Amino acid sequence: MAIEKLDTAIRREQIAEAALDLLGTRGIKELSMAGVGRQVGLVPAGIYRHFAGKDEVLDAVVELIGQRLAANVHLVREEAHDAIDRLHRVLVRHVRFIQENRAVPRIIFSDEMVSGNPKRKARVYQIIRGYLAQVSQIVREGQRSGAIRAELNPKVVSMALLGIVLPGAVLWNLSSGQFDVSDHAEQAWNLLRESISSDTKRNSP
Amino acid sequence: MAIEKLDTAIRREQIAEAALDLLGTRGIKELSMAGVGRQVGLVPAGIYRHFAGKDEVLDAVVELIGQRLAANVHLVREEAHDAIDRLHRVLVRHVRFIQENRAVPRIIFSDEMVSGNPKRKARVYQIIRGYLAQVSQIVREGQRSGAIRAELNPKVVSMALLGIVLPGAVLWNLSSGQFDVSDHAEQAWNLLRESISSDTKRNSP
DNA sequence: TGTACATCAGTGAACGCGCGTTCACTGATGTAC
DNA sequence: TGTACATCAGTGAACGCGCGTTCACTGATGTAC
Repeated sequence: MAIEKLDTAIRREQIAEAALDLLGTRGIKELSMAGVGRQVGLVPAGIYRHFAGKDEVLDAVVELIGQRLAANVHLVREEAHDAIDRLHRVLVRHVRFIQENRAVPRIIFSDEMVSGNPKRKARVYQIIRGYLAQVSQIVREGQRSGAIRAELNPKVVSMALLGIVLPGAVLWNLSSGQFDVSDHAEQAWNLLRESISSDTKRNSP
Repeated sequence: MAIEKLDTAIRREQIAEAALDLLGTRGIKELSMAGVGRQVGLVPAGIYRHFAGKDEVLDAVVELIGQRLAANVHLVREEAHDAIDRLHRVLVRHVRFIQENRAVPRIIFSDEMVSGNPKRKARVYQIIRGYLAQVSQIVREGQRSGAIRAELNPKVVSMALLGIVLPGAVLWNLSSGQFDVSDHAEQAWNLLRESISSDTKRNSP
């Protein structure tokens, strides 16, 4: 009972998004060809019209995440011009991104996603490094404008930003949403902002 | 060809450690009853003499990690008395622990480990919170002694420490050991130490 | 505008592999007499 | 000290389930004439 016949380009997108959703809501173990198929209204075998196999579907998911992460930083560059403000916005967006999409940290760590396929592992590493490079770029601009302390290593600052998001994501996941990530991110950000800002006032509100 | 017959108490330990090792070197997908059995010189069915099933083996692995994490903090308390020094040592030990035992972050994120079994998930959460509480305690002591700024939230500081380790572990894993975690941890620690120390000298070596 | 045909997304059944688990059996170890 | 017996760790074969994948077939869509 073929409900609808759709173009491969559309299906590929649908399937990648369905897989990403499933990964977030059900976990990687539930990410079966049958499950993905169900989400897009296809029988398991139907997916093979658009992807060579499960591995290719996982690759598509990784690319999807890469695109969205990159888009986040891009949007922030347009929203704000002050470096400190930009870093804060990247953080907020990243936190929201991870909340809306719990799959991200899972993929980064999961070895079904990664150690099974060295090429994909390298790709994930590349995506994260790209993200960090983008953030480092913002930091460097802030150093040039004088907003951020010049003696800091931009890479360390960008890692620190990731260091706010990741533990938050972990606790949020493990606590099944109990842990307040946004609040944690805000507090951690205040500490980080203080330590990277050029003005050294410490106890000001 | 029964090579050796060992007591259940011993076998349980052997099996948990073998599982932890396998998890670190091969990944969770390779963590089969057969694989674990091979490591300890048992046929798959042999494991069922000591554990009810795979789930119970995973539980044992989680407990093992919990013990080792707790031991780290405990050792540090004996090694050093200055709070800042203690925090640094906790960080160094944690980094080493994760390098020697790549399974830890995998378990924390992996949903085979976690989302499959709500009870275990809660246990992992409890272990991490316990760890953070221990670190927070060190921070609080440092605040009382005047080494650490009193106005900081100890919880935020302990999370910040975790925020150095986790991203480091991620990049280290993804880069297959290329990324220099220790160096990263040291640089990130310098930034954090500055921002939590009571003496506000910033550009001193 | 209508008809014939090629293309290709979608289907259902079946295959095969891996893996957790069960079960009847074996044989070593330690204890009671 | 020696013998009989209970206990229990370890074994090998087999089962069953889930899941990725294959394959021959179907029928809708779009194009050529």
